[in-house]
Amino acid sequence: MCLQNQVMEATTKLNIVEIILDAVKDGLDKHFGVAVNADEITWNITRKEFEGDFTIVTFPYTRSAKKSPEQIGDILGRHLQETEPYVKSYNVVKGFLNIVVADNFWHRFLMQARTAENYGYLPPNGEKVMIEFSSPNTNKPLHLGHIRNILLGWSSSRILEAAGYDVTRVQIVNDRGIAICKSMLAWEKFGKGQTPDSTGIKSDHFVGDYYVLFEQKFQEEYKAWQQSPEGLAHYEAQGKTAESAEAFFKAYKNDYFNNHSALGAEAKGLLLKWEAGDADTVALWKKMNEWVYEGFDTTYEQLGVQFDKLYFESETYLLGKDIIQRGLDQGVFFRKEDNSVWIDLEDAKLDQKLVLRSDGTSVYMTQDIGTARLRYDDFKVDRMVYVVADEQNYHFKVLFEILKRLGEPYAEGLFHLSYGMVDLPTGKMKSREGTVVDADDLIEEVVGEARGNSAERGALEDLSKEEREAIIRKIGLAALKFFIIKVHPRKRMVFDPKESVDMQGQTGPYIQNAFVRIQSVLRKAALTDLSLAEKHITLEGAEKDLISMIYDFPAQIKAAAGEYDPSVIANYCYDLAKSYHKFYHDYPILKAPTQEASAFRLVLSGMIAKVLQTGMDLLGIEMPERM
RNA sequence: GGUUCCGUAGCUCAGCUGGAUAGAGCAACUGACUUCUAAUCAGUAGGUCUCAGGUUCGAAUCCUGACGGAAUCACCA
Repeated sequence: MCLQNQVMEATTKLNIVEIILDAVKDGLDKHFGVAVNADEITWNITRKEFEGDFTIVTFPYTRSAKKSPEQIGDILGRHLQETEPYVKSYNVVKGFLNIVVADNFWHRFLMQARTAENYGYLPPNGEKVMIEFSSPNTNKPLHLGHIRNILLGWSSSRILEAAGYDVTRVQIVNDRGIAICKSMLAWEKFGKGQTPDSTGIKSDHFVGDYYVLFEQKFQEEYKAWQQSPEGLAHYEAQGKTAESAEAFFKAYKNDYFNNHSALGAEAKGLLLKWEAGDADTVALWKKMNEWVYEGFDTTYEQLGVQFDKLYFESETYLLGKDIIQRGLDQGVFFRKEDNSVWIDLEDAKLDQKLVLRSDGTSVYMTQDIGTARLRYDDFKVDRMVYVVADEQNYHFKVLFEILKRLGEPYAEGLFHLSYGMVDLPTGKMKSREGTVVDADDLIEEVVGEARGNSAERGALEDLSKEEREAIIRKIGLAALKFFIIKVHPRKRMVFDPKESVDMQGQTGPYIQNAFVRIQSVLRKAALTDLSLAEKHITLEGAEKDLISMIYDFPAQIKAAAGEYDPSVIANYCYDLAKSYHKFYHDYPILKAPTQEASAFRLVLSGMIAKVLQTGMDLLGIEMPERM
């Protein structure tokens, strides 16, 4: 309660934008007889090259007010100055009304904001949201693509919390199916009883190695078959028309796996045995999945993410059939002659979509419908966010439309946080070509780079090895995470490993460095009487600009949450750090002209550090005290 | 082919509810550490915002079309 009050104090009571917009609204009405809502008024934070804090655009009112933009600006400006004590002055440039807010407003705002706990956080809004992310297959370790997913999911979840939502983090673990059966089969055939412990290999990589081994053996088998009379006969019969043999056999791979391959038959046999609940198969499946989870847990811990609940596909893959039946009864779905069940979404510019096969078994969509319902039953959430790559855009459009037509209570709160694939400078990642960047390797690489840089700088030499390593880890991970999160989710991004370990310029460590500089100054100023800050009334432009940026923080959180876009926060933190670095360079803090100014700058710096820490925390990035 | 998304400096990206002279970082060059952590700061150079129309007082931003790239359009998951 106390917390909430403080948040309200800081974010609502001193709302200068609201004050200004209300006054502009009054002015328009009083002087021009123009009626507008305060929230339709176009305003901006004044650009650096002009004097002022906020800018009102007057062009939209020229017609109804029958005055020139300059005249409108002038009259409105005077109105504001006369009626609002916090408006100190104004100037009009080409129809842009630049408003200068009085220093005492900024001063008062800062003094109030610094006492708020979790400044920037919005009050609880009573809504529950579930966010699904990561959701890997259990046959191989996590890679760079998962990292983007995990970072987006985690940071979005933190931002939603900051925006007042009650957040539940989940993932659906794809723990069943043919993929894990391949790993199982390869281990059974070629593993000689080895284990992660006996080999010293990280356990998810251990399982992944057998998946790769399966693919190798399968390819060998396939190659041999292609040369065999049977394979050649198939090419003659089906493929020879236009394609080269190479193209034919590439396209024919799945067919071969399903209809001719001995290894394929064995893997499929395992899947059938698993589905039948065969005790040995299930035991093996459990053992290998446990290995994978153990490895995943380590990676998640490295990345600093947690989940509230895991859903396992092995427990959900049969769900949804009852809902399909209900939908049939409601007339949402229809049954074809062959007994398959469909939905017609053509009036929503989507196609017809199968939701139950003719043999009555379910498809991916069926399972997703059932899982959504299960989650709602579990948590009664108002919203569900799915962090899934953009290759599944169509799938989610269809899923959401179906859920809407079924009248599911959460259907209006569904959101697909779609993100673009991660490319390498050399092109797409391809597992077949071995260009997939492994998550654990990548983390080690950035941390290693941070270690090298740190050793060169030598600023941490008086610390114990453990303390030093903890800091280095924070720096390396900040570089990696920020590099990925700063890009808008929707966009495909190019991941250059060389740039991802950069620690200068627009990077995570650059922001950490701003924080570290502040901590250092604060340590040296431990004895300063900060209450003197109250008396530092006249502000430097740079000081005011920094306060203005602090002021903007809650709006940034709101925007990031509203758009499910963590890059908003990343870019905000960078801008704030950049402004602070410049301030730090240009103005002495400990040796400011007066004690009051010094105290004020310490308070200001402390508040900047707090906002940077809060903002970066929303991205899952930790701040070191030193670096 | 249909649908959706992307196209901004050599490279990686901001800006997109329409607003002032389109911004950062990297790379290149120049300068600033006896002074609060130089993982910093300042400066130089770098642009037909893919192209063509349209709407508007005003378009990188909205609309239409073209071009280039990506994804998707399975009784696969």
